[in-house]
Amino acid sequence: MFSKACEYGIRASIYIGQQSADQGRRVGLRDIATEIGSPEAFTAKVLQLLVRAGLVTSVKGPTGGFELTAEQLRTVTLREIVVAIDGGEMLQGCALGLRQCSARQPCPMHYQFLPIRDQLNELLRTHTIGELAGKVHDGLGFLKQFS
Amino acid sequence: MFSKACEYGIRASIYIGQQSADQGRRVGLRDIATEIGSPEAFTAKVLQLLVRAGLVTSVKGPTGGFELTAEQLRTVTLREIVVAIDGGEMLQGCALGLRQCSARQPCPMHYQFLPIRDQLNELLRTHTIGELAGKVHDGLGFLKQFS
DNA sequence: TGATTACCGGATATATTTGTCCGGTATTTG
DNA sequence: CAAATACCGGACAAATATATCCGGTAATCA
Ligand code: FES
Ligand code: FES
Repeated sequence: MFSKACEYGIRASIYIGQQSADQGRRVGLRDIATEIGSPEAFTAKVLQLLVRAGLVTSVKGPTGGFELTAEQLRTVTLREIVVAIDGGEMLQGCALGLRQCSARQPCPMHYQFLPIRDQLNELLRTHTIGELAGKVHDGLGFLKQFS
Repeated sequence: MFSKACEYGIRASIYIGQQSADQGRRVGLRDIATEIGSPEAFTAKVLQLLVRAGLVTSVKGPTGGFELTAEQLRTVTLREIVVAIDGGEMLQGCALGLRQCSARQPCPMHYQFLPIRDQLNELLRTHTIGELAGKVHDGLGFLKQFS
């Protein structure tokens, strides 16, 4: 569904958000990678994308790390994360790969596929990182499996 | 959403199905690639997968080519095509990439994501190649854009 | 039977995604 | 200021997806 980069980006953002909301605490790269079960260096690349897009805040030096401001917790949506990493392709593209998804020359799946794609867009648009972080905080959601 | 291989596979199957239903006519690789706008050799690889999976029929030699039998037209679903090419990953996997999508240790998106994934599964499961080929035949769907 | 046709299958090439390494820079602390 | 910390950024490496090439094989037809 999403790329690995995007999966890591979302999980990392939620973890950072949870720690920021919970303790007002910054978290370092090593901590993040451990807690979400992702490769450290690759996760760094993804986070740099999000920082440059203004979706996550980073601070250098001792006591530094990543955090989400109160405003970021409240306003940053899943959609913004996905677009920053994977681009808008999957959120607008044709299911069968036609260059342009449109009712002008629709593929045979177009009218069946559209409502599903729209629901996915809606899902991403209406869920903030802060909201998802809350679920993790309440033990209703996990960012890693232990088994 | 789907891989390129899968997109080509679906479009090719529908085109083959349309020609089989319409004219009882076999179609060659070159014809297929031209009509759906895909790279010829790569499309061949994908079709070989589908033939081996029994979803498409091929005949060698002069007057040979690819076709869909009446039974294949009636029974082969999009889901079978997708599974044969991309595997079941996307149809069962976790949106955030957790190793196992399950209510035991769900990711924070699990309960919102599940109904959408289920609808996608249902869409693929309930549409046959013959049905989609009919739309193309009736000019209600296209497998390539001319612009 | 010989020649032609067209799918088959393996090897190879290219592009993209995923993952790693390492020195640079900004920041804190003593 | 000096040393330690931790993100930044570019180069590099590996894995996978996409795409091509070419000889082999089966089938048709004259
Ligand atoms: S044209 Fe294919 S999904 Fe819209
Ligand atoms: S656990 Fe993530 S979608 Fe089910």
